[in-house]
Amino acid sequence: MKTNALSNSALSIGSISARTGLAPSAIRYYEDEGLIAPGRNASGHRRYARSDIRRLSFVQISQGLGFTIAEIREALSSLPADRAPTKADWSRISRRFGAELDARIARMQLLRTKLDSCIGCGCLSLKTCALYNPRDRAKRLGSGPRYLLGDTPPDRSSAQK
Amino acid sequence: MKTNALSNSALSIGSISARTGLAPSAIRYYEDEGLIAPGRNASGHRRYARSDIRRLSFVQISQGLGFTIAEIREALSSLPADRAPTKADWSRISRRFGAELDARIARMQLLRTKLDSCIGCGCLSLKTCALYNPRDRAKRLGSGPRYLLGDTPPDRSSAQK
DNA sequence: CTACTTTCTCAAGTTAACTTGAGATCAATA
DNA sequence: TATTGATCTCAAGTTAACTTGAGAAAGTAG
Repeated sequence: MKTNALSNSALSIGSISARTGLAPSAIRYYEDEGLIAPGRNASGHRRYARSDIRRLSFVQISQGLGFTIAEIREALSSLPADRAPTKADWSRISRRFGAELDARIARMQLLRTKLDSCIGCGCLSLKTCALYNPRDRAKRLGSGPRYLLGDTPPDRSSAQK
Repeated sequence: MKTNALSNSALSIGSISARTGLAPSAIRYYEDEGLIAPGRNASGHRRYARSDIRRLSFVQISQGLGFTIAEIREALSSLPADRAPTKADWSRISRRFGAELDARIARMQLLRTKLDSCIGCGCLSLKTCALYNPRDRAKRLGSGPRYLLGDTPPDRSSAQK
């Protein structure tokens, strides 16, 4: 039987994986990406604090909401590195992320209304349509085209020469 | 000077690229993916109909809203392949996409409220937290982990035994 | 007709966020 | 102590949505 002989607040990658539902490989990846910084035991195995569960949970949830690793790292950077984050630390981050979320929701709702009035009408073929406005475009999530309307194309008209 | 000698409703990939803002490579890619099916002239160059501008615009907008190529292909599949889509055809698609959008917005708003009550409190470390519910997770956009909470992991619990 | 400019095809590169596999070491149980 | 099972590192593979580049054929301005 599993006794989990690790000291009370030093979790192995296996147990923190089980508690968060994240694969060990993902957790190691997050470490490479600077989202989490576990300690090591004498022989080099990773040892996580209990507060790291919440940290990883936050990563998970944020990802589900569509934030990128870079954005999450940004948010997490405001957490103290030396001590376990307090409830106040988390609340602060929560508020900032909440604002971002609100903005995204608002943007989607705007697009939603435009959709009704725009698709189906002739404006879909016009660049003046609001749906084309780069400012209004939903932020790109994940991978995709490197340049779109509004981004700078690799100048294929002038420099190409 | 450019005279654009193509017949009135047969656009080259260059001109449709200019009108939609999409790179020619992207347009060819969409063709590979079955989002659009231009004709060819005698020597094999692609020839687009004017209605294809709207089709590509729809692709662009949908992408901005976070839909994947597969989802867009699905939506476009209800358009007639033989004739130019009518306004009614587009409206029907718009309504269906609108409903999807509404669902996404609702999901985000649900998460938004949960965020306030959940992050910062102790439940972030519990799997019972609503934010962990796979049903509630925002749909994955773009690339990412192949398995998460709720998806089927490569059975590492039983085989592990 | 000459000299660009477009377009064509096809293979390979790119980014994000991970996963998979290999070979080696560490740990826990019978 | 002999094994399984867990971890470690590092390189390479994966998916989505495109881009880039090469080499060749087609189109067009002058």
